[in-house]
Amino acid sequence: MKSEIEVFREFIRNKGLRKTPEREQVVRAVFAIHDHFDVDELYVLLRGQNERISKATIYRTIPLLLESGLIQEAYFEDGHLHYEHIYGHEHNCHLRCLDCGKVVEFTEEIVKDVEEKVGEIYDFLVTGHKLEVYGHCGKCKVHK
Amino acid sequence: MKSEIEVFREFIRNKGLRKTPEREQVVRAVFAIHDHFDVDELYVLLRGQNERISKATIYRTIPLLLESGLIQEAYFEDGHLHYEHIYGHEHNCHLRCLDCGKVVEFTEEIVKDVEEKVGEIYDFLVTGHKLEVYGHCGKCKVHK
DNA sequence: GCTATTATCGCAATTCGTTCGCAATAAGGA
DNA sequence: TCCTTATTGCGAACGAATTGCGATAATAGC
Repeated sequence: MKSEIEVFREFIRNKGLRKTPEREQVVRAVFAIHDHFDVDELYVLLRGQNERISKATIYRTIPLLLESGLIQEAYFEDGHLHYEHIYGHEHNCHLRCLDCGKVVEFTEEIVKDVEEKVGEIYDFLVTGHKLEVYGHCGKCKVHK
Repeated sequence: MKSEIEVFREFIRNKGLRKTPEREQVVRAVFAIHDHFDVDELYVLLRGQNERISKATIYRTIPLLLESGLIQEAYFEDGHLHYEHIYGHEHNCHLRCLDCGKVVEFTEEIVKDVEEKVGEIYDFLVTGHKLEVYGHCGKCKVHK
C-alpha cells in the first residue's frame, strides 16, 4: 500500500500542479492527527513545529486533499467544518452524543451493502458514505 | 398524529416561551418547503408572502426547531448549513452526486438495525441518524 | 378588559470562518 | 542557469451567523 505522501505526490503530478514543502507539511500534519481535525488545529500543530505556514495555504490545500481522497469532511460543528483522514482507515461512521458532543467511531459492513443496493436502484457509481448516528451517551442519558 | 404546529406549540409552552406569529410563520414556511432549505430560502419565501420577518428571527427560531425535533441539519454546502424537516417524514438518507450536486432521498430500514446494534454496544440512547452515500450519478458517470 | 412585566422583535453593528487580491517567491522545464 | 508562472503569505474583503439595544407585543395579575 502506498504511503499518503506518495498518493498525494502522484495526485499533484497528475493534475500538473507543483510539489511544494508547504503542501506536504499539511499532508503530514493531517496524518499525524489520529482523530478529527479542523483548519485551526492543523495551523496550531504546524506552527508548534516552527513551520512557517499561513492559514490561507491550509485552506487552499484542503480541496486537494478532498479531491485526492485522502481526507473527507466529517461534520460541521462550532461554526466550521471538521475533517478526518480516510486513506488507510475507513472509519466513516460516527456515533455522536447530542449533549456532551462525544464522538465514537465505528465501522459497519452492512452499510457497504446499502451503498451497493442504492447505487443500483438510482444508477449511481457509488464511491463512499458517511453515517452519523446520534443520541445520548451513557453518562448523559441518566439525566433524562 | 399531531400536526407540526401543535408539536411546536407544545414545545414552546413546555419551555415557558411565548407563542408568537413570527415563530409560527417560520414553522409553516419550513413545512411548506418539501425539500432541503437554508435560512435564506426561508427568508425569501416569507418575504414573498408579504410577511414582515427578519433574518435574525429566523436564525433565532432554528435552534427551537432543532430542539423540538421538527427539523435537522441536513448538510453543509456553499458556505452555510442546509436543513430539512423530519417530523412526519423520516427521509434521513441522502445519495449525492459529487459532480452535479444532485441529491436523491431514500430510506433504508437496515440502518435502523445498525442504530439499535451500535446503541447497545456503546451504551447510547439513540434518537436518530443521517446517512450520506455519495458518488457519480447516471449522467455524470459517463464522462469518467 | 386593562395594565404591568418582560420575552421577543427588527435593525444595525459585530464576530468569526473562509476567500481573495496582490506582490514576492520559488518550482520545474528549457 | 534562466525564465515562466504557479504558489505563497499577508491583509483586506466577504458572508454567514450572532448579539446589543430600543421598540413592540405577548402573557399574567388585577
